[in-house]
Amino acid sequence: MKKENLLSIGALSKQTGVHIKSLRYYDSLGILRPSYIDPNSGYRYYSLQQIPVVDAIQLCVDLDIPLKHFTDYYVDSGSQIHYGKLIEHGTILAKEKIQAIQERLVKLEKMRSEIERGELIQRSDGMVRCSFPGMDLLLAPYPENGAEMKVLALFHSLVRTAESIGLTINYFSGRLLHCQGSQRELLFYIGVDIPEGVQKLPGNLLRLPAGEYLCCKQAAPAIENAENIFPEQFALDYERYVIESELSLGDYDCAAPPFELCCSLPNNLAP
Amino acid sequence: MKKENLLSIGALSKQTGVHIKSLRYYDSLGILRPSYIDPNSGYRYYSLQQIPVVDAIQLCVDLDIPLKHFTDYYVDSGSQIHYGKLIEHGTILAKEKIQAIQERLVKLEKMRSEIERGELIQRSDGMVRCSFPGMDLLLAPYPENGAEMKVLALFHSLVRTAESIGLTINYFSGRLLHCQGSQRELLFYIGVDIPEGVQKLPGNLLRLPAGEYLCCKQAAPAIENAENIFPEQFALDYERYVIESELSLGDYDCAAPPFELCCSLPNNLAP
DNA sequence: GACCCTCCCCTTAGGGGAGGGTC
DNA sequence: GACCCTCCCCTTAGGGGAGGGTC
Repeated sequence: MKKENLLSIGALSKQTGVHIKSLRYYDSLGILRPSYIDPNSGYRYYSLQQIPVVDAIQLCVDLDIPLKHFTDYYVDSGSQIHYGKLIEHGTILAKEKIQAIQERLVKLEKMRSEIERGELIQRSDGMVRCSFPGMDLLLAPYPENGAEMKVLALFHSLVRTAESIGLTINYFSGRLLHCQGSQRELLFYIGVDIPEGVQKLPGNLLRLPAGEYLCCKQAAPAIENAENIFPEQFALDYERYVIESELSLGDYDCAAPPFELCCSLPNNLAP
Repeated sequence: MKKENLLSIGALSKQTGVHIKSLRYYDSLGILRPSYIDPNSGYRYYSLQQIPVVDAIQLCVDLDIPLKHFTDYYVDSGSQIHYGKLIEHGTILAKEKIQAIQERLVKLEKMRSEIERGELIQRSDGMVRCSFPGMDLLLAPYPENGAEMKVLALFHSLVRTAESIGLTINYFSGRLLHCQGSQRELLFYIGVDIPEGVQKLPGNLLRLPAGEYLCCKQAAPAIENAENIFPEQFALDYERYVIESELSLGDYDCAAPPFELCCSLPNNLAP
């Protein structure tokens, strides 16, 4: 067997810039079998026509197309490489990835701005007026004896409800006090996002109106004390929501996270 | 040891939506040690304060931040989670990824449009007029006896030259015929991209002028026959480049790839 | 002396089991 | 009976190295 016009594995590696280990790996996967293997030494020898195959494999790797699918793009025992398909699939994959990362950036930006707001409240050490966008909350009555384990169970059952309807949870949760006239109702909530196409919404979903809120930090849960914390608002007669949640800060203290109380303001007071 | 207010691994898994196997894995990494391990049964029990730690770990996973760096964001034996840092790093990482994928998309689009042009030439089965952007080529004299192995060595030495100067190779290569008056020069070239900031360019770099070219398919290398293929152009007296390269098609035939010959047209003929 | 060979171990973030105790 | 435990093997695309032949 002549070895003219054949490349040793090292020569192919130099020519293509692909590591010898990678070429052996492609052999083991069966996607780049050497043209000739010396039966005595076991040395691999490659034909010159295999150079473009190495390039195509590298393109797959660059495009994050799994190599086990390489033969889907590659037929006729290695003589035809379907670049058209490869480029098409690679383009779709790349666009999907950009889409996913952009959604991740949106989420990160939301978290960042929530922390910014939280730290403003932390610094001001008093009341801060914030405008909130409309938020969708899934509600459950808050149990009389709000033991931590009970609250966890409540949280989990609301999450299951949300998932069963197709709502996305957004890790916003806490307690809500709904005041109308002399009526007071204490509820537990989790925040949800409603994807397009979700049809039937459950009865325990509340669309919290967008608007102005008065917010302050609390070292511990204090919604039971809302009337004393927001005396001016409780002196007025309007439908009022007080929301209790954890205060978002750059550093989160698992042992004793601070809380935030936000009281909705009457609509006609909004600027 | 009381197990009040402690969660079994299954309970924590349900609460957070994180697989039991993952929680055990976090234990093995040392980033989420159970609050209590029953010395008899080996059962893991977690405190309620560990729930936000699980959430933070999941955020890392979502952001592709390696978990072995998790303790960089996480101090005071698990009581403080530095969300600010996490979000900042995650945002930088995400932006870098989008950047890289967008460059990938640009490259794919270039390949796609080259194939489109190639298939146009393939279909037309004759001369096609194309306008080319300026291209940078690294040149070497084409050897008298252009044996395949010699050409490979030439290719490789040009690639090394390009790399040593910091030029990016773009996998465009072939032969070039430079005609001026009665002078003919046959050269081998590889295409390069010149990144910003590269200062000293080598003497064998040619900036091929942008302009109009007449292109046709050839079943095999035929640049030696250029005068008969482009008789009208060779009848005129102007500085002329004939470029030979492989014809880009959606399906690449490693065994016998078709070639393309492109002859530059005089500038005053450009529309 | 540079080149190539075949093991073998290692990398991420877990998932799927087997086989056996525990709540 | 559901829950939990510790192995063990498997996934991608290779990289690093040992120990030993080959050009």
